[in-house]
Amino acid sequence: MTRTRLTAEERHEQLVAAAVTAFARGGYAGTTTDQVARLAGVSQPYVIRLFGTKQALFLAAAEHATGRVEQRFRRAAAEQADLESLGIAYDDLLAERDLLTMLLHAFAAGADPALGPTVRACFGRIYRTVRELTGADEDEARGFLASGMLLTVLGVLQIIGPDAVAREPWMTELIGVHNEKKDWLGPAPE
Amino acid sequence: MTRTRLTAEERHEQLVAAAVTAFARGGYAGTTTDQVARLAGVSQPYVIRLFGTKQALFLAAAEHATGRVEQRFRRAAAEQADLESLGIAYDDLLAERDLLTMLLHAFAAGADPALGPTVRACFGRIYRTVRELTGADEDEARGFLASGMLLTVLGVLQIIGPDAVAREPWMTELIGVHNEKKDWLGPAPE
DNA sequence: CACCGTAGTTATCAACTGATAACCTGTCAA
DNA sequence: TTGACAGGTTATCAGTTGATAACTACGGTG
Repeated sequence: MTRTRLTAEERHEQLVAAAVTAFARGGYAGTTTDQVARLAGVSQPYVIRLFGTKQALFLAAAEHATGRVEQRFRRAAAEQADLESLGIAYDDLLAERDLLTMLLHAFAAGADPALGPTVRACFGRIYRTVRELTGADEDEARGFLASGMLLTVLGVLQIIGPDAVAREPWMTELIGVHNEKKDWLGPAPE
Repeated sequence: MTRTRLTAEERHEQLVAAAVTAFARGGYAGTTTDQVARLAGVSQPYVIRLFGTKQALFLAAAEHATGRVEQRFRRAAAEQADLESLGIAYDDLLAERDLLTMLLHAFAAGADPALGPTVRACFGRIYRTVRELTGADEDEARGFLASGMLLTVLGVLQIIGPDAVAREPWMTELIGVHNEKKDWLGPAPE
């Protein structure tokens, strides 16, 4: 039962994916490199060897999460190149709570001078992608990002999404009845 | 030079305020109770005694930050009870980056089952406050919160605000030229 | 003035965690 | 066969850090 040997590149990618999941809970400081390592089935020192520092691993995870969002948007735009299409695509992303939570943790951690530049670049990439794919003007793109941020927070807080908690009155109000059929809302209350 | 003795309640409040500042950088796991203690000029074990656990301190800080936002909104609504007035008030809050960063960290940490309920309650309080103060309907309030979340992230990432970093082209675009005179944008580029 | 409750401290610790160093091992070319 | 490189491990550690325990001191009050 020898563990499958992967190329450094393959292991790298696998670890970044594991890092997104791990950092989603716990955030930057609250996640150990050992947790990421176990999730990928390798030893903790090997993670450090591949990425140098925990910080580099976190930034790689943030960029990976950003890339996933971008990728999903491009796929949506290939079918229909407008904001509505990207909005529907984002509904899919809401189902992957790890991704959104990782992003939100990255944004919060962006206050740290060491992480700020990279995190800002991630945010900028998303903005540019939205504009380039849809041709939306500044105001439209800003509105899209604003809605996206709200949905992201609501998703992270499990107010919307597949694994949403029991819905309280104010949550139903905030979500809005006209959205009740959208699948990103999670199971509707009986 | 005997340190000023405060009542437990006074010290409590002072520590919560210090916690907001401390947790703003570092987040939940990345901030030590000792950092909070030093910020308030007391010993670390005393912080634990007053709050029981680090987690309780964090939640108290999150609720305090929420309360500050609420308070600011109420003051604005006392003069003019509509969304525009609250929006202007929020511009003021953007200058207090610690507050926003604390909130964003709290939202991100809300994915943790132990913190989720309290964080959701904080978010709910803000939503309810906005609606009650302005009489805005669901859609208007949702739009307001969405804009608020975007501004919060932009503030935390120092893309807007008094201590904003050097502005890159996409940032100027995203912020929008029509906002150039607003003081929450920080110093305009020459 | 002696007492006592409240505000605070110092001493201490067990557990954790990122990082380093040294070692192991499969595979493939010559 | 052999060597050598890439992929990976075990051993180890120094620095933290939340929390507990035991002790100290101020200030009002009978």
